[in-house]
Amino acid sequence: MLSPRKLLRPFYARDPRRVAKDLLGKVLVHVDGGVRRAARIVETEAYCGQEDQASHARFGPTRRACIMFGPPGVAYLYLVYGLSHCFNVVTGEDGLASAVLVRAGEPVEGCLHATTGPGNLCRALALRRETHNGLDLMGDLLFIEAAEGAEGAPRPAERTLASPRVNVGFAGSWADRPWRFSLEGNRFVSKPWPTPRSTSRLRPR
DNA sequence: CCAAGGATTGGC
DNA sequence: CCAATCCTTGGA
Repeated sequence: MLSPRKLLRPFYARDPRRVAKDLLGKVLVHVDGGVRRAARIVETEAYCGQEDQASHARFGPTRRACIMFGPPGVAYLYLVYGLSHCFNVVTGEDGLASAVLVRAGEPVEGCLHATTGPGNLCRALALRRETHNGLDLMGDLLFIEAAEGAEGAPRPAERTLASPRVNVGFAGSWADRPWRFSLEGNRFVSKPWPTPRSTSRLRPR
C-alpha cells in the first residue's frame, strides 16, 4: 500500500541543501510495532559531498559513512558522543556522498520525549542506529510524508532561515557555510538559535 | 593495537 | 563550563 503523502525517491535524489530546505514542514514517521510516532520537521542540516570537511564522508566510503555514498532515500543513523543517536536521510545521486541531518521537530503523534535536538528527536521517535540504520524510506516502517492538509512544504506564514551548521567547528571554513535550515521563530528549533539570514542566494525568487 | 576526538545533552 | 560514554578513524 502506497501512502499518497509519502515522499518518493526523486524528492531525495537532489542537492542536499534543496532537500534540507524542502523537508521543513514535512512529517517524519516511525511505525513502531504498530504505533505511529511522528514529528513535524522544523530544523535540518545539509552535508554536501566528500569534500565537505564537516561531513562523515570526508574520509571517503568508510564503514560508517559508506551509506552516504549509496542511493538516496535511505536512513543513515549514527551514535555520537556515545550517547545520542542522530537521524539523517541520504540524498543526491547514487555514488556521491550527501545527506540531511534532521535536528528538531514538533511532536505530532506518539512522541516519547522532547523533540528538540537530533538526539532528543531520535529518542522521542524510538529510532536507534542498531535497528534503523540503512532502512529504505520507501518502506512502511520509517518514512517522511507531506503534512496532512498542507499542500507545499512550509505553511504560508512560515519563513525559512539559513544559518551555519552546529558543532562543526573542526571543519574550518566549511563550518561557515549556511547549510542549516529552520523555520523562523519556531519554539522547537534547537540552540544555538539561528541568526536570521536570507535564503535568497540559494533559492532566488 | 592505541590514542584522540566527536553532526550532543543535561547539569552545575 | 564540563563530563558522560562509546564508536569511529588514523596512525604506529
